Amino acid sequence: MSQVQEAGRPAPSADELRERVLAAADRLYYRRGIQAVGMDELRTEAGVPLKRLYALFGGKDAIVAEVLRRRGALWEVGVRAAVDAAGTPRERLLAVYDHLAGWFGETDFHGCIFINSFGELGGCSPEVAEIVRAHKAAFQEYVAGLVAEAGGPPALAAQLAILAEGAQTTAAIAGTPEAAAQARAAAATLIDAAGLPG
Amino acid sequence: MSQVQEAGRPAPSADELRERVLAAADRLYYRRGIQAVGMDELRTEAGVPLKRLYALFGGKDAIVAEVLRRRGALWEVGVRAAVDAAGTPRERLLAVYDHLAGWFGETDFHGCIFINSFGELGGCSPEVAEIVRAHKAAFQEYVAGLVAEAGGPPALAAQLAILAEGAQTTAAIAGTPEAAAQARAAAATLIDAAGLPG
DNA sequence: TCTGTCGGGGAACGGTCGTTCTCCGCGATG
DNA sequence: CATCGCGGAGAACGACCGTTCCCCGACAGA
Repeated sequence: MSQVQEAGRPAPSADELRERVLAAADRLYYRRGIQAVGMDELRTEAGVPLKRLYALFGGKDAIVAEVLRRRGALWEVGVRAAVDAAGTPRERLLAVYDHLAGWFGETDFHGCIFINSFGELGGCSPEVAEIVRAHKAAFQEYVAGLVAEAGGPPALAAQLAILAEGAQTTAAIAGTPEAAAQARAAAATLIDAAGLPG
Repeated sequence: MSQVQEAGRPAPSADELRERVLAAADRLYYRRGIQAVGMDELRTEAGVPLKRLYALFGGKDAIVAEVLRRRGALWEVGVRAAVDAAGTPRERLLAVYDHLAGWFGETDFHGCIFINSFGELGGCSPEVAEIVRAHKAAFQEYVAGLVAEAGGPPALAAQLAILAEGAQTTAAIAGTPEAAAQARAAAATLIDAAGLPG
């Protein structure tokens, strides 16, 4: 039934191969864009036979969707961790921007892959457009939850989410991370103006 | 020297042809993305022979750059008109977001072509990346000028620019125009908190 | 009317895309 | 040992990309 497995290394399982492909796809798509990376390059980078690649995923569209799904999950985990490490409701709201600051400072930061993918494929791929829309809607709802928890008005949530989006766009295009701190300062002002307790 | 010109219509001048090509390119690139639109489709939409198209522009890259340049000029004109129609320095700052609201409400709004192009080609085309960077830097400087005129602190300018970027991203992805009003409200709060006169 | 020239339409070219197929070598099985 | 079948490597396929080239018909000048 099973096969080959040379010398010491055990044959990689299907899950391992999927993992390798998705890691390579994430890296390549994020750095250079989706359309700019062909299946052959992905195959080389992942070290997985082309045939296996199609057997595992079915096609490029499925790989793209899965890459976005995983990025979304990772983003959610990161933001929640940063927020949960903070104390007061006000600090929990501001923790979002501290998380952005850390992200923007990473050496291979290239903006939000959802915004980038929407710019690239939003007009042609309803599937990608819907994934991006859902991701951003989920973030807005999460912020709305934090604001409600802090006793702030619903309008504040939309404002804070817009600041986060603007910081991502600005940092990506400018290539510098200071937009996070600027957005944080603006958020603090908005929170204070809403009358939330410090 | 000159040529053809059937019946009543005079032969279109080079400027007219350039105009037709750039209008078609703007429409197609904006709606569907740059890489998704081939030269053949552009030729058909513009009604200009392929040969002439290459004689006029040299290649696709030059057309893309010119489309972005013209979009940038148009944006600048629109924003300045909205701002100059406003009265007090505070109203002039808020006029930026009113202008965004009008734009977002257009039936064929598909986000900011600079943000979209950066997402699509920023990682692969240094030329496009630089055009986008310059466009956004110019907007930030313009806002900084308005803030200075109003007597506000420089930090406010960056915050207001981030709000504008976030509104564009949010409206494009959500497909709804309300982000403009939300950003406007946030901007008003930030302006007031900075102690500017109403 | 004949000839030279120029531009329009579209085929052709080399390259690359996503996807499929073919071959080959190996381990498993009787 | 002979046979089978699966999986790896990469060639092949059709489509489409940006770009170039060719051919033909129409006008200008003699």
